[in-house]
Amino acid sequence: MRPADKSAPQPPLGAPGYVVLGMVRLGARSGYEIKQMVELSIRFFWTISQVQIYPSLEQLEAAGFVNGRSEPQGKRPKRVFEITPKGEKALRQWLGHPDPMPFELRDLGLVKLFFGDALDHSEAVELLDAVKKRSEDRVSMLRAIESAADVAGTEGNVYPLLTLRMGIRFHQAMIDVCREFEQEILE
Amino acid sequence: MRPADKSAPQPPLGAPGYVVLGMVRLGARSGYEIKQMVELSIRFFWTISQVQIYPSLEQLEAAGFVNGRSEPQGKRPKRVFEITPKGEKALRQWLGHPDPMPFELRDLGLVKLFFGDALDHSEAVELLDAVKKRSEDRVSMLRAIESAADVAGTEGNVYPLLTLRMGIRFHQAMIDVCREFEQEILE
DNA sequence: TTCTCCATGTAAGTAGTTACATGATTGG
DNA sequence: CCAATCATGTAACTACTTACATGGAGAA
Repeated sequence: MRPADKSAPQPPLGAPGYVVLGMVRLGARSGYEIKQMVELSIRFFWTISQVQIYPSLEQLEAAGFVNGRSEPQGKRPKRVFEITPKGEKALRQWLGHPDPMPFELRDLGLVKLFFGDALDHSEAVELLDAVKKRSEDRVSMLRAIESAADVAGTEGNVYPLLTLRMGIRFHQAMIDVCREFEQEILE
Repeated sequence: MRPADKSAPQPPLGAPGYVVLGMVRLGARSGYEIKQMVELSIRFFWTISQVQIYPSLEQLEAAGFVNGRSEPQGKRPKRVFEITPKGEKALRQWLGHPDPMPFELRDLGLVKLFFGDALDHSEAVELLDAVKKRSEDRVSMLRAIESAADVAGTEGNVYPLLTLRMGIRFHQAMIDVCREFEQEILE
């Protein structure tokens, strides 16, 4: 019979945990702020629901990767966190580890396009336009964020800019392919 | 007390159901063939596990969207399906409906890149390379499929080619951005 | 005869979501 | 005082996955 000591089998931190850790490192202090920062920065390629954040924070604290303290605003409860050196190290290790980085795209728009031959010409073009427009909207939205300069409100961080650019180019590519195809089928 | 008549509250067909329906339309006859066709065609932006396919087929049959019959190979059981006119219509309707087409990307590679500033220079570049390489692999894989010509083994369908091209351009864009960024940080 | 492919199915589990609940603070 | 925002939490559910089970057919 094993004693339930304090270094008990901590479930290994999953991806959501590291995402939360990374956001704390970038200056998001509370669960609420983390959620906001995710929405403003990585939501293009990663989402996290409010519900997952708080347990992750607890787990991170138990592992010693973040320090938390209560900082109630009047009677409203609030816990604020900061990353520890141990946490920094764990984050770097995770980032450095070449474990599989699955690229998962799940897009009904492309699925519908794939089946586009089932439609007659005009309807198919409408569908194509819808997909194109969606990307156009995304591009302008991302460009707006880009203009808003300091992406995550953090100084000295250049990589967020990289991923932002990817989002833009990404959807720009989709727009381009749509346009080209539209040209082609106009014969 | 409602009688359980044959037009009983059929659960509305979800996305997986329509994907299966579309694949049947393109000539995939059995559950097994559907799975294969998905892997060869849309797996870049949609996945479906074997487990979901068979129930979907039953649902489609109950709705009258496909006709199924048993066609055992020797003693090995096998059900083959073909789409009905009603099914064709339902598919077209779904394709035409401008219901939301969520574009969901879930990519740990980009997440890690986003946090890249936590790493020191050389490690960050390694990460960047890893992401780049991943896309390069994808591109060459997709180009191979492209060469293999008739994408889904179907004649007269041009849209599968469109989505294939998207995949290529898509990852090409990622490669480009990686390269550009690598240049930039070499100062 | 052994391996790979064809073909379907069941059972259990995980990851994630939505919906709901609560209430305090801030700004107009 | 009313709305929007800040802040956390709980409970129930859905979608999807992995692992396992079975076995015939065809090829080497």
